[in-house]
Amino acid sequence: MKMTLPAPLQAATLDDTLWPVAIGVAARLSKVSAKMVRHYESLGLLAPVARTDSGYRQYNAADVRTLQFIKRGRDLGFSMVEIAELVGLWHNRQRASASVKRIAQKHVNELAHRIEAMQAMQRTLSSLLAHCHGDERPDCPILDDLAGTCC
Amino acid sequence: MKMTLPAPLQAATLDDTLWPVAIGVAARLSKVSAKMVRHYESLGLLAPVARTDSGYRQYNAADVRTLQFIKRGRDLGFSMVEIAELVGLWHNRQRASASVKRIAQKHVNELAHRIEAMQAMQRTLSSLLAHCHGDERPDCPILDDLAGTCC
DNA sequence: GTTGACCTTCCCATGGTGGCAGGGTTCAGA
DNA sequence: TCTGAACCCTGCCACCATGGGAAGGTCAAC
Repeated sequence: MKMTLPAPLQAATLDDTLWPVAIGVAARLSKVSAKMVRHYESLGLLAPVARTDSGYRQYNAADVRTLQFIKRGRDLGFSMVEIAELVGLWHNRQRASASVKRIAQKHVNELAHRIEAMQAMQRTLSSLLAHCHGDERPDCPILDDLAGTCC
Repeated sequence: MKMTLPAPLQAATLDDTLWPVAIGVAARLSKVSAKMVRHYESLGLLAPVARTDSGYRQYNAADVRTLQFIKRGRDLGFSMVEIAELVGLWHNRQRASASVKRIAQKHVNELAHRIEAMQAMQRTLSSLLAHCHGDERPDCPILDDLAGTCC
């Protein structure tokens, strides 16, 4: 079981002579599906790349780095709109870090709100679960709560 | 500023002589938009209700209680599919509370996973935020992280 | 020259909700 | 009796991020 990388992937990471690469390789390198790579392009998140005579997209190292940037942003929960702004700031050498911080801070606040809301659901459901027999009998405090029978 | 309820709402809650009611009243009573009431019907979550000669839907007290049940389920984060199952169990007197508990437990587990994922994002972003000057200078650890420049 | 892996574009689906258009109904007040 | 407001109907489109698939073109290895 030798876990070696597939040839194009290994080449692309270790060898600079194979650039540019096709969308499949760019996708594997960035861990973004080819489908989404095209989608990001259509959203203007990634500038349209060069094409071969037959219409195949060609990605260079900078394009792949942008895709990896987008991927990391998605993994941190940023929306596409926020990522578009972040990519813009990343590519702008005159940016102020305050602009970046503002976007990230807003996102963290939204995360906090969503986490709190989900924790409230979790608390309610956990206490209902604790009071449900969970056997073959029909009476169930969970259904009673949902039905508002308690009030 | 007398905060009295609008007439139809008050009548529907206090007076049983006005049933059945139109969709707007059912919506206000259940705090579900009329749009979503129709949608729930189209999903089979709520059985098709009676209609007037002119095609207006007519809701009785049991229908409104079902809508309130659905609303409560949504507020607790259950998916439409899960709510459909819960409504089925609610209406089935031979149900086993174990069936309800299984659905709720699964949902709580999913909530826990999602909360953990979001907390991980929050932790990462918070530490990045803590290291970002947030001034007019361009260097920014948040962008560095997104770009993978750190590694 | 065939085969299989790859690429292209285009359309559709998800889930839960909102909005709008274009039309019909009901009811109260003038 | 007419009119206007408020309500109702269906049907379509939009969001967000993603996946699936069809129908067809391209490339490379054997």
